[in-house]
Amino acid sequence: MKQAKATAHTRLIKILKQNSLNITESRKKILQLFLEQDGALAHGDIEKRAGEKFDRVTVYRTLQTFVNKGIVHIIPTADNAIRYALCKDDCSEVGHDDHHIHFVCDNCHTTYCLDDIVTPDIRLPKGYSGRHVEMVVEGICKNCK
Amino acid sequence: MKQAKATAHTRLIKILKQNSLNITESRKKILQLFLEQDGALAHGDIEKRAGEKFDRVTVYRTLQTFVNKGIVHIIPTADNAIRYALCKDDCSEVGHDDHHIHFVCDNCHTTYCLDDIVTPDIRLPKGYSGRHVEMVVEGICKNCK
DNA sequence: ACAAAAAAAGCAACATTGTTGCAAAAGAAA
DNA sequence: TTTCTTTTGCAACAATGTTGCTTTTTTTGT
Ligand SMILES: [Mn+2]
Ligand SMILES: [Mn+2]
Ligand SMILES: [Zn+2]
Ligand SMILES: [Zn+2]
Repeated sequence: MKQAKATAHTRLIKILKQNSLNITESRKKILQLFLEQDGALAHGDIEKRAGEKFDRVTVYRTLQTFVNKGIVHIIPTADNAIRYALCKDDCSEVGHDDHHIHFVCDNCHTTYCLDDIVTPDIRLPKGYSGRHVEMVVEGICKNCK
Repeated sequence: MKQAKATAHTRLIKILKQNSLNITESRKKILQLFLEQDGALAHGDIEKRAGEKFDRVTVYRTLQTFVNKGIVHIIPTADNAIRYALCKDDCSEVGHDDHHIHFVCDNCHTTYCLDDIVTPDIRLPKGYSGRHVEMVVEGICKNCK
């Protein structure tokens, strides 16, 4: 128990250090939320679950920092409620390199990173050049079927 | 000149009638914005371009009505600025049926419906079932290359 | 372990965006 | 034109996001 906790804590520190981020309470807490979470988190979720302890502004700034560092990525949705999820690909300060697709459940609204499913290549019309592809599938998830 | 204007006006009326919507000034004006526009419109754009004449709330409600009727569809983006574009597929009150992909220019931020490019089929993990696929490509558009 | 320097957090004030209820106005129907 | 129905505008509010500045925390160097 104490060992597991120590290990989890070490992991947080390691990730923050790797990204040249100072170790602070809010960064540890918010990063922990992502690590212990299966799906993605909306800003509101994070604010509710970490925000009792931290200022709203701190949550905004921490998420922004994490996105800039390539620790989390943004999942665009049609409901004006951006979700964030841990990056599992080769993302860094230089740029994101997430190529997986996302799944949003119509029923429970859980948002999943389907890390094993790669965004397909698209042939664009003449004159357009693509840099990044975002793909979100809506439907019923494994827990709601 | 007068003829062209009359024709455009007729077209507006026709679309609204087809969707069993009453003909009102705000619906005509906002629908017109979409018809004379190449790319998609963010809510803010519409508010700026129609909002001097109409209340903000009316713009929200009109867009909501258009989405419900299948006249326009929502394009999800990562910047908390939902864009709307005319539906060109078989959308109706019953449901949307848009299968094309979207393109957002990194430079000019114009959002295009690439109506001819169909969203690819995706093989989902066991237990997941897809209903709809959203695909947005980011890059440089034909006007900015 | 301590002091100095740097970075982050908290706070307050503000801006933008989105929602709701209700009265007034506009549109459709007769 | 009159009546009925729908839509709009308005006001008030809620939620979300941003900025400047002060205080606190964290790091660094001794
Ligand atoms: Mn993801
Ligand atoms: Mn489209
Ligand atoms: Zn589900
Ligand atoms: Zn462009």
